[in-house]
Amino acid sequence: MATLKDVARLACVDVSTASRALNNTSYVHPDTKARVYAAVKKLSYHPNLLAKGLRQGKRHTIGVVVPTISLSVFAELTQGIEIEARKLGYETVICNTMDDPIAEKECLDRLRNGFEDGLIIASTGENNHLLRDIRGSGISIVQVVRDQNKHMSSVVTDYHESAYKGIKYLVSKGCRHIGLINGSKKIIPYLERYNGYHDALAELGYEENVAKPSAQKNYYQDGYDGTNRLLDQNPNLDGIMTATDVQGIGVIRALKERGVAFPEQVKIMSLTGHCIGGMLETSMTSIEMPSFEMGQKATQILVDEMNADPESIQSVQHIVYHASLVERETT
Amino acid sequence: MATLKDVARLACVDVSTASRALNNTSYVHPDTKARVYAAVKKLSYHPNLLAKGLRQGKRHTIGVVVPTISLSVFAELTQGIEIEARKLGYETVICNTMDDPIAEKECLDRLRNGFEDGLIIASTGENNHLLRDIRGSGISIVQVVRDQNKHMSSVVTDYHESAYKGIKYLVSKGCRHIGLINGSKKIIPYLERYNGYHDALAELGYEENVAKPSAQKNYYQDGYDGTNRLLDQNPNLDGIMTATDVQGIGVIRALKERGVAFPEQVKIMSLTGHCIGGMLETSMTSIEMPSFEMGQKATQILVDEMNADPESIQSVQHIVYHASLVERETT
DNA sequence: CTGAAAGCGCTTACAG
DNA sequence: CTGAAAGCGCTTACAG
Repeated sequence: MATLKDVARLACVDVSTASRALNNTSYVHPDTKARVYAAVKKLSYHPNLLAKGLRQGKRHTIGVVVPTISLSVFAELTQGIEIEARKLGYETVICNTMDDPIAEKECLDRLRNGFEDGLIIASTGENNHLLRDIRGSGISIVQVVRDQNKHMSSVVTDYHESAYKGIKYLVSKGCRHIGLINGSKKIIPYLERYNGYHDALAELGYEENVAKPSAQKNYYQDGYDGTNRLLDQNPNLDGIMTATDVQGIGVIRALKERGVAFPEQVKIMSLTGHCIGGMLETSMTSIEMPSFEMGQKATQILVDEMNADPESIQSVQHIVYHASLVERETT
Repeated sequence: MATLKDVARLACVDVSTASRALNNTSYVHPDTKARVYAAVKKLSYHPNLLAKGLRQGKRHTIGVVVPTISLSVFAELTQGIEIEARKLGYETVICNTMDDPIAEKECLDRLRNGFEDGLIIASTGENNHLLRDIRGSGISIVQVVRDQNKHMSSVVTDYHESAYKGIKYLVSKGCRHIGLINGSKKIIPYLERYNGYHDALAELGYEENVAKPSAQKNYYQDGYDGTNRLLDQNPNLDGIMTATDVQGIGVIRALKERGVAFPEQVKIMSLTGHCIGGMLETSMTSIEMPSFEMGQKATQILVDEMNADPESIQSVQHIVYHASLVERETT
């Protein structure tokens, strides 16, 4: 690999001049510039981003910490981040935590030492202390999807509203006994979805039917098992609301196997949809959250924060998207 | 951020001694060591991986270049890579190319300059020259899913066999007019799937029904549009084989909308399945490829190559997995 | 307009 | 067993 030194030697200039020519950091005589460019081309020189990063105190990399990128809204989100980051000149380092706090801690330690300039995280909420530490050491952090910590910027959807509206919608379609398949209430979005569900039902005077969350971390199985449990408990169930669309896919499968007609006997809707809802054999009514866009937005906020004057007040931004109901065939 | 210098000062030793104490790179007196560790703890020192990387000429990072991580076999694959990489002490940098050669080139340039130690790529095959360049500059490369270039190691599945077996299977189920929904033949796996399809049909003396590949890069739409085109051309169609499972999902939807019963009138199978096939309302028969495992394997091979003596012959490994047929409800 | 020098934070021969 | 020095490849005040 050719270095800047090689380029400088070939162009008969000092490395500092070569550096200036390449970075347009101060005026360089056109002839000199031309010689430098020629040398770069001849040697097919590529600057060493590590050295650059070390010298400049930043490495143009952002770390992304998500539970999983497989079959979930986090895939689109991550893609939005990566594409926006590349546009802004950053690389994206990815970590999957599977929502395991230990794995999350590992990821965070590694990212911190790797000198990422910033972090985008959908956290478990169990490592808030570590996150605060990392932020204190000068690394910007933006939370996505989950705002587990009010002191850090976040890009989320209004989950309470989603669930509340979801119930109102299902009721308008005639449902009276609506089950909820959700996730761990330690994670804010699930908690808020439950609250929205609770508030809407309380207002209407209907009873709650909440599936006991399963221990495993498999959305599909959650939906499948949850449906069976809910129907065993309450055979009058006429609606099921799930937190994620893959849980909804599990519901569909369970209902089919039990011979329960949908949407005729039981209506189904999901509170976080991505594109898959519209592709199903029986397409699923969902409250869609703009995951790709949220990824882009989080990246922009992060980059802004990273470039902000460190002396200025650390301003924290909380962006809340409103998800939109997409009616399809399951309701 | 505390630096090694700060640690050394606090422990009253030279930075070189501090470095040796932390890296166990030569004997250090236990008392000294203890002082160094105490200082590390007190300052909550974290080594700067950038500086370390610059000095040692490697940065413990591998780059991953895939078309998309959303709704495809590449999500599981990438997850396999990331988890294995972390285990082996590497970070994972991700790039999505959307199978656009320009975007791919951008990613590769960036990864090269970023001094990644190695690359795992599912390439378009349009940047082979650049890849050779990168490899020449000392960065190890392993191809996954697609072996576009015989001179570089690869981890793939036997796609010809998959398609060939798929046809034999569909025929055993009574199909005589089998359509194929595939992708661009510039990409080896699609080409080989076509060849397997072709060879099996030729052997049996049946005619081919290949859907004209659509221009857009949307598996679902491919499957949906392809099905409509195939059925318009040949109303006798009684089987459809797709390259990917999301294409198969599009087929299901199109058949449902046309009122064609499956599997009764038309049987469906996909040649690359991941977990979603088993979760569908009508679960899909698929030839499953071990994507997660393939990601892990590719990472292991890459790390081996990176650690190999650079003087030794560059040995190239080609790993071929055999996909396994999983019978479900669409056949 | 360009060169010489210092330094980012670390590691590693070289002495002793 | 430990220190002093050089250097990884770059950038950036400081001169001139």
